[in-house]
Amino acid sequence: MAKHDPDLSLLFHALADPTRRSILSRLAETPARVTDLAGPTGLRLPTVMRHLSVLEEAGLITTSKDGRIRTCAIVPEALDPARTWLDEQRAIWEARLDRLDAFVMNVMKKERAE
Amino acid sequence: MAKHDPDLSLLFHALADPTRRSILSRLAETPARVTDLAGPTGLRLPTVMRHLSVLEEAGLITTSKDGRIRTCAIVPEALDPARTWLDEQRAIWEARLDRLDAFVMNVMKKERAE
DNA sequence: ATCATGCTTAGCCATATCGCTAACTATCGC
DNA sequence: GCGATAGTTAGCGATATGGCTAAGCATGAT
Repeated sequence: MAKHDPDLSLLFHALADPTRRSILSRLAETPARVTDLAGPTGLRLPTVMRHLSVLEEAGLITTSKDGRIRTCAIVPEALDPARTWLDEQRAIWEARLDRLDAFVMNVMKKERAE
Repeated sequence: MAKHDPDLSLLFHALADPTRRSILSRLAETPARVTDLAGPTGLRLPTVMRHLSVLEEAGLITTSKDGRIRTCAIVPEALDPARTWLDEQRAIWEARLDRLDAFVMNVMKKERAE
């Protein structure tokens, strides 16, 4: 059980910012240039660049430069570790709920018996 | 489509820290006191308290105080918004991949025809 | 009443984050 | 070549984060 998973920390941190999530949503439609991505956000280019490098370091996007244009695209499988972790947790948490149910039912049975 | 979803930001931010994730894992087993949670982390109580309040503000845990003891417990459904967002994104991203496949196949067809 | 326990508050320090401007580089179109 | 376009780098300021210590408060045990 991964105690210190830097990947997950990078991933969740990248997803924790609304600007970055909206950039991802935009890129989900189609790859785009840096300027295209900056437009809707209302932020300056250097600011957007920083967000993009956060996304890239988290593995969520790839970028490539052709001439003076940098094109950004999503990396679909990058979300998998996050999904996997959430699924695992849900499974564990629900298992605990089941045990809790069993416990409660047991208590009720006992009380009924008294 | 939620442009600015503070819930998601709080959620993902809370999950972005390894200490907080390990606290959640610990709580997945059973509710615990603050001191119990602090032990494994090797961190001081005030530090752990801060992590706990981040988790609580994100809705991931609830706490209640009985006498001088504060007991913390997970809120299982709190992960749902994150899961939902990830699922939505995956769906959209995969749809885009399908369109890309179609595009590539079309190009290949054209090239074969020349 | 006193002491130990469990938590809380206040405040400090170092670092990270998020926004910006200004200045620089590199390419494209003419 | 020259100007416009696209991106990059450097660095600033405000705020947030994550750790700590020290001191305070409330409760439980004796």
